[in-house]
Amino acid sequence: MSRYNARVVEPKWQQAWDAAEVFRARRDPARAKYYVLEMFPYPSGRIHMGHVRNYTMGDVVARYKSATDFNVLHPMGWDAFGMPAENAAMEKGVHPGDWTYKNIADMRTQLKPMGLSIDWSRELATCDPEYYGQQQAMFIDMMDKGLVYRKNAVVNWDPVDMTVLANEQVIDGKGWRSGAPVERKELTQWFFRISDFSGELLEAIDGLEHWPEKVRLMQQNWIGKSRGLQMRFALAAPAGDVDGIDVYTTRPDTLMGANFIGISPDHPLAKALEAGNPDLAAFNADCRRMGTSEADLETAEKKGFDTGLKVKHPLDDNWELPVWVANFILMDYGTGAIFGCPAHDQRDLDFSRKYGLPVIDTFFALDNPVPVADEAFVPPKTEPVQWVNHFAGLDRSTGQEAIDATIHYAEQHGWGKGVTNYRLRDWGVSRQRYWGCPIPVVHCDDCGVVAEKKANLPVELPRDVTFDKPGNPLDRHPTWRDAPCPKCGKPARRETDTMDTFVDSSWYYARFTAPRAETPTVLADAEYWMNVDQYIGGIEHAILHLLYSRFFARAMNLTGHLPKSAIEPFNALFTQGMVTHETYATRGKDGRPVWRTPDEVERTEAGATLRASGEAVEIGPIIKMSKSKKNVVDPEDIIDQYGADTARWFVMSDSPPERDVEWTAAGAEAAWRHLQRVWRMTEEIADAGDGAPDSDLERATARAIDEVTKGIEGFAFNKSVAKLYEFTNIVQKSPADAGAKRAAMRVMAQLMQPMTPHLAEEVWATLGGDGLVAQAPWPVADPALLVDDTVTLPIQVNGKRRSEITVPRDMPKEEVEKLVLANDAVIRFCDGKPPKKLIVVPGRIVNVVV
RNA sequence: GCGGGCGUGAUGGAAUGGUAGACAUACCAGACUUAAAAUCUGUUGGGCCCUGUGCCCGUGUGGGUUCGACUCCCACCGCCCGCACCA
Repeated sequence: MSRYNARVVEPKWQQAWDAAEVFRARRDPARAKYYVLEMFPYPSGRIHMGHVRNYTMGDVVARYKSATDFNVLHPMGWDAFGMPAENAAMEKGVHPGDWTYKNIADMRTQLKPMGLSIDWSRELATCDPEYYGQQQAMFIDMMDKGLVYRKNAVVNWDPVDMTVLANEQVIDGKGWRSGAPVERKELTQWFFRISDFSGELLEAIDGLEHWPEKVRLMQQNWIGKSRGLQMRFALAAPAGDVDGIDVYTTRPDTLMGANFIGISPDHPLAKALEAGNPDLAAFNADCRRMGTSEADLETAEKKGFDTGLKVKHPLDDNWELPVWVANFILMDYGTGAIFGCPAHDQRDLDFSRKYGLPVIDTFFALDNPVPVADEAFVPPKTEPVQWVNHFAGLDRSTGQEAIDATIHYAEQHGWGKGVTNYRLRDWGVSRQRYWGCPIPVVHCDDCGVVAEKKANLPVELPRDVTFDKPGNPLDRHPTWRDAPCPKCGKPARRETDTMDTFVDSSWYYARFTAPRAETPTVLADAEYWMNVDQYIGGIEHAILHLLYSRFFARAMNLTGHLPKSAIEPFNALFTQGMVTHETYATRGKDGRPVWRTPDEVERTEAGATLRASGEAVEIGPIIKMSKSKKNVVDPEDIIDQYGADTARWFVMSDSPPERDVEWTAAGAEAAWRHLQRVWRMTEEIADAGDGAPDSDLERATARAIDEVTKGIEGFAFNKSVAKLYEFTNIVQKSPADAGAKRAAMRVMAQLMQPMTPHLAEEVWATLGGDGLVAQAPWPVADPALLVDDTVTLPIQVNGKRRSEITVPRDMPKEEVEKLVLANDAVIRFCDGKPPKKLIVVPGRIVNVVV
């Protein structure tokens, strides 16, 4: 008997699939289509287990849908622009383009042996001029439709390297390379008007029925619709030409509890006051030394500076409130100014206590009318409260009622108006970097900002650039910037900003429907293939990438590149968990951990040691595989050792797809053993002819078909795998003859095909299956074989299981009750008392309440 | 800080209002073998009286709803993801 040799078998079937063009997607209006897409990878150079898991999930769906007679589109591409290529250029002197295309070639070589059912003829990379040229065409169309504009926005500026830093390049407020304190700097930048779509993007979430509830919630909260009051606090004495401060609040009902006005350090008034107030200028400068990320601002210590200005309370001319600059107020949200109400906002309370500002209660809990001390009283808006301080004579009402009443009152008296506000900001797409899609615009002294002519697209990146100096190489290129004005033809200068890489990934799903077209899309193809029926990717993309894609699909519809039916591009979304592994470390001389790869470590029951030296190894937490912690297992090694099917089987087994999976050597070994067992069972019956059916085996087969199918349909691949283990055990132990087992094992091959396609082909071919199992129709379970004649009902007494009875499936309730009351255990536990209640759930359980 | 999620044996998990621990791993015992590996068989949540078809406890912690809660609700603890220039 021969051992199953994946190294020989897997390439053989991959060639057979290629030869038959099994995975080539062709538009065929006569057939129903199914579009499966996994989030495309960044070409870092190596595939990792997260990729293996992600693409295997998509492959299971694609192969299953194909077997159920859908015309499947399952493409692959590369999210190929971005910072790592420029970092590599700086560190190793390699050109970002060369580095990227080499990585793509390497990763393709690693991916192909996985046997994924991908139509490789549609492969694309976002850094191909063929791709980004079409993106530039759409940018121009979006300009025409008024979806693009320029405005000032702040960036993280490294004053030593003279370059813009990404948030992740700012560490503790300092530039990652220079170590210099980062400054916030204003630049003129390009923006997409995504906030014009706030309301629509929010409302349309209701229609995304097959998206995870958590993602829908996160998007709703991100868009952040709020109803509030906008009003003006008049300055007691005008400061220059400023005579008031506009404030937006979602809790106008607490206006009588106001004790200060807070403005952002970036607020125009705060800036205007700097000139005559060096201390304030220093305070603002200090605030601006932080990075731009919201998490930084929100977690920083709350600080304020009293400007000395006063405003009048809109309801009482004699009541004056101080104006403070506070570091936690965001210029980007609302008007960049708030009124503080410490009694009902914890942050305002902390701030007020710190600076000795008064605390004024406006309402109490109905059952606890005490003044606020160290904890702000912030009940849900639906909870009724007792008012102690309200101008409109409110007595008892919920927060929401009070808000509505206040807005109404303010509008009637003319000192404020109700407005609907969104947290979502416009999408800044400018990047001052080389390795991205050039913004196709020319700056002309006479004509201003002019879009490039479409005939001149793509505006290609120049190849001859250097990375010896920080900053944008496009800015210092000797000739690239020179271009004639598309309008008047006079010498002018190209825009040197490139686009955010989120733009690249916001429409690749549409490009896959016609990847070689000379327009961004081809409507007939887009109409046939869109939408993506199943999108699969990481939860880390729950907000930005998915929201930007939803916006972009709408923009593409407005510019004629997608049909109206495709404005929500992803019908169903699945977010998969990460692949994790234990971490291993030894201690360096300075006591700091020296991370070790699993390869270096000998793992035993008791602990772990270094293979090379026997030195003790500390076992750390199980975390996402990452290069920095070295807890990585290279899929290529696993495929070399066990074959692709083992890797695929392992990542599908055990853990539910949405949860993290821990890679363990023992688990991989077990997967391999199972596949070997299936092959052994196949060989044992290979030479027998087909024989008489066996009814037990037929029932087991029907159940396996039913449950494996349900598992795949419900994205519970781990359950499908468990059922296949069970089915294998049943077939192996079955006393049926080889002929009957052949039929069962052919179904086994069909059911395993989505997960372990190579082994499935080999089993199928060995047992006389017709053609390729990859092209065989999905097996159907005979419903008659799925129902049992009898059921076993557990009997509970007072909710505790005490006994069970086996009865015919359709036995009437009354007869079941009689049997239960006559049951020995029931009599014993009732202890002579009559049952109070008898609950019979047909086919499930019986509960006797005493 | 704000928003979202997760928590079940030694381990990954199953059960989504109805028998908690399917299936797998690990461990232990047995068969086969000169031996080992592989393979096959069996046991395994904890505890108690091992007399039973026996009893008690058990799903992060504490409370609640229900005939019945891993599942629903409230509070807390721990971990993970996102926070707009990482992709």
